[in-house]
Amino acid sequence: MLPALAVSYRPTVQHGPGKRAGLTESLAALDGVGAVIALRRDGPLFRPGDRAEFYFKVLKGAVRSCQVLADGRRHVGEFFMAGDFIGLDAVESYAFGAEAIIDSTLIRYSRRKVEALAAGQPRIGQSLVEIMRSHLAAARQRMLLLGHMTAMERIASFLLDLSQRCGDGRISLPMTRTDIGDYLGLTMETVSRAFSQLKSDGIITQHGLHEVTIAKPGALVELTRP
Amino acid sequence: MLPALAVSYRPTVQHGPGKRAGLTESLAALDGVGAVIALRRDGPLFRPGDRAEFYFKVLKGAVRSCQVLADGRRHVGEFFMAGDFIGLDAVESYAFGAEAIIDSTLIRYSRRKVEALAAGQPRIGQSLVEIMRSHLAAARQRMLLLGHMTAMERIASFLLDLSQRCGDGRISLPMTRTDIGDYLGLTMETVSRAFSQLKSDGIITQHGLHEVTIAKPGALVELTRP
DNA sequence: CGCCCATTTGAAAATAATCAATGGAAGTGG
DNA sequence: CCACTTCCATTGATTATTTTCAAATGGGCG
Repeated sequence: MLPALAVSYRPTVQHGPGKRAGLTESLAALDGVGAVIALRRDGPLFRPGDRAEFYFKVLKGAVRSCQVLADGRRHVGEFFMAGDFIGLDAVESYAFGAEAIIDSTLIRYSRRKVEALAAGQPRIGQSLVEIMRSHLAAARQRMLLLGHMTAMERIASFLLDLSQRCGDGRISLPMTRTDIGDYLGLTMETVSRAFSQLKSDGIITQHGLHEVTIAKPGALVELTRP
Repeated sequence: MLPALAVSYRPTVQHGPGKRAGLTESLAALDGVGAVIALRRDGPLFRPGDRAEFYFKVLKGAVRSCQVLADGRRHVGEFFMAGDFIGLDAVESYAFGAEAIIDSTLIRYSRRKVEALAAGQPRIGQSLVEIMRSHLAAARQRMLLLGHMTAMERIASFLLDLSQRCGDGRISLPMTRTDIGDYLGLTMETVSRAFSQLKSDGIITQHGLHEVTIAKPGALVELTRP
């Protein structure tokens, strides 16, 4: 964890989706109504348009949400890692699809049951609102990133974000370069080039393709801004 | 209004922030606790970091929310027009600033009072959640736009969005080209060029600088996708 | 009515995308 | 268990879109 750096880097958003403190506890009450499900790599959790009957929580593995445009351009909405909730903000049906990046296990909660519980326990409802607030704050941060940041600034922000979320010096990147590109509004090649430069500058080191460590956190923070 | 076109253009998001049906009614109960305030052009409604003690609703005029980066890059988070709510998703303090684009009047609601009311009337709380869901859906749509759309696609989407929100053939654009650019992740010049091309293609017509009408809605919808 | 600022338009520069080829990892099947 | 196959990542060269820089025009506000 890099709390000091984290603050200077993005003062208003501390957590990825579903990671607020106090939340996990009050939502732990839900675990009784959940069923564990397993997904293989690239296995779909749900498809766009499916009736939104469930909430999910990732136990192990990683999930991505995505939308595909008519011409094949793909937008990755979010990466969900262990502990993250999926589908809280769906209305009638899911507006996007979700699929496992690697073999994963999740808990599936019935929306109806959760809402029934929430009716009795206002704390649960408040927690949901709080999650949504944090999602909105994260969304705003990402709009800033997508609208106004250079390729390198985006990659640096992304790595710092992941490092905060997994709270570990060693960041796991189960997704492909294409996934990252579609998440950051860049091409796979641009992502790859940025990683190469970070490596050659000694700011990150790579251990295999899907794991990096941040060697110079300060330098990475510098890269997130001019 | 262009309901048919609207559906084909963005199936999952019908409304700008704060415009969901059923909402205005249940939140009308709030009007008792509101105070009317007036702002002059460029007058600040609140600044980033201010304690978030109030919600606001725009009665007349237009407001923009923005963040400014260290080097002066400015990001416009949202344009709020008559009927839109501001500040519902703030946590402790506002993460961004808000200022009037033109002379405007708003209602200011005490957050404490609203929350007290909500505690008694679950409907109000549900409405707030619903607004936040629609904000999130809009945010997702905008991330797609910022991450994966060309300049012309962004402008076309923006104009269609505004036309839906004001429900009128004649769209009012009180904001400057720079505002639009900072909202769409483009420069003022690129925005201006796109408008010029739309005019020369006969897709829009301009009446003064701050009002346009969409002459060929179908052509505009075509431009939002490849 | 005139000044000032936003807008428009043009030309040059830069960032990232696209096209293309090579290298390497992972997964499959014998 | 190894070889084969396929997909992913890397790197290079070129192209394109958008930004940047700069100048001129025009509207709107005092």
